[in-house]
Amino acid sequence: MTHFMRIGELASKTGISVEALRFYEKQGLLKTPHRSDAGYRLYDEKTLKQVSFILKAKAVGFSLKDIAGLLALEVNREQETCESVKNFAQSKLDEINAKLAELQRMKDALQQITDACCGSEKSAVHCTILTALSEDEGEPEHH
Amino acid sequence: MTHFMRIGELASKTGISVEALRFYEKQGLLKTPHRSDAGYRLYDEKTLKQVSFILKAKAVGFSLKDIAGLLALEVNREQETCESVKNFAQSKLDEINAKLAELQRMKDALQQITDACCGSEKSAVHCTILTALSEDEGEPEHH
DNA sequence: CTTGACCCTGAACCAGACGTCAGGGTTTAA
DNA sequence: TTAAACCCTGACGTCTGGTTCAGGGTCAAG
Repeated sequence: MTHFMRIGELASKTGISVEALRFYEKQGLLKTPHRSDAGYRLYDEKTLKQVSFILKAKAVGFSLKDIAGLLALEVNREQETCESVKNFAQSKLDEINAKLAELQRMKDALQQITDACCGSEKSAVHCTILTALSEDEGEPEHH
Repeated sequence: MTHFMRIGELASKTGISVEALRFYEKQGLLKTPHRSDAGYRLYDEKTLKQVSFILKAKAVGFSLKDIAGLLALEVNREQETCESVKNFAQSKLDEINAKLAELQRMKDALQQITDACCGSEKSAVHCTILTALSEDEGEPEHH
């Protein structure tokens, strides 16, 4: 028993604006939904998950175009080979891994200098964080 | 012995455009550099590291405004307390950790469905990747 | 002493990712 | 049956992060 909702409900359930949803549709991220007699968009539960996928992908730095690429695979399933789909997914995976590595490096660097900072209420003239940032952007091993 | 370089050299060494460098300066990401008699910008080695910090921060999803915030701490060092600097850094660290976790979830999900895909040269009608994306956006545990 | 590579400023322009507004139907609760 | 709350389309506005352009100096080599 599938429950259909209008765009406002989808918007409030996903925490995204109605305008953004219509925009995603225009960009090909959401396929054109069913319409009520009055012309209102009607969405099913699946769309909820698709939207949350889009949001997650966005949150980790993929562009709408990237996401459209991933989702587009679904559309022309019959034209695609399993191989090409897998290759595409793998290249996205490579991108994710690159971002992960970069983030991890930043984290380590920022963590190190944060740990080394005294955190006192005194003036930050000699603050190790600032020193590290301005001199070494995050690898405070010497001097 | 500090070697001063002009904007073109800084650009080629950092792999960023001259225009972008001037733009960063306008946005307060790079402090106004020394000028030659002719009015040319002159940068020292430290700037090289600052730029690479900016690039790394950008690469992991921080906006120019975020980065300006971090770098701005450097400017009014004497007005800032070590405590506030550390707090700011910690909140950035929290953001990084959140991104890291989200990326890791995406990676795991994508990795799982990619591993499960046969990768054959046949039509992708029954491709597990596409099925997973359209139904469950990446967690293929049931049915 | 001029040509080519480099630098300057300011303004205009651009893509991505939406938000807003005008003008107009629809649904529903009172 | 009417007001509030919702929905539609299409056009235009906005912020970010730059790039391009116009008009013009500077400097080293030939």
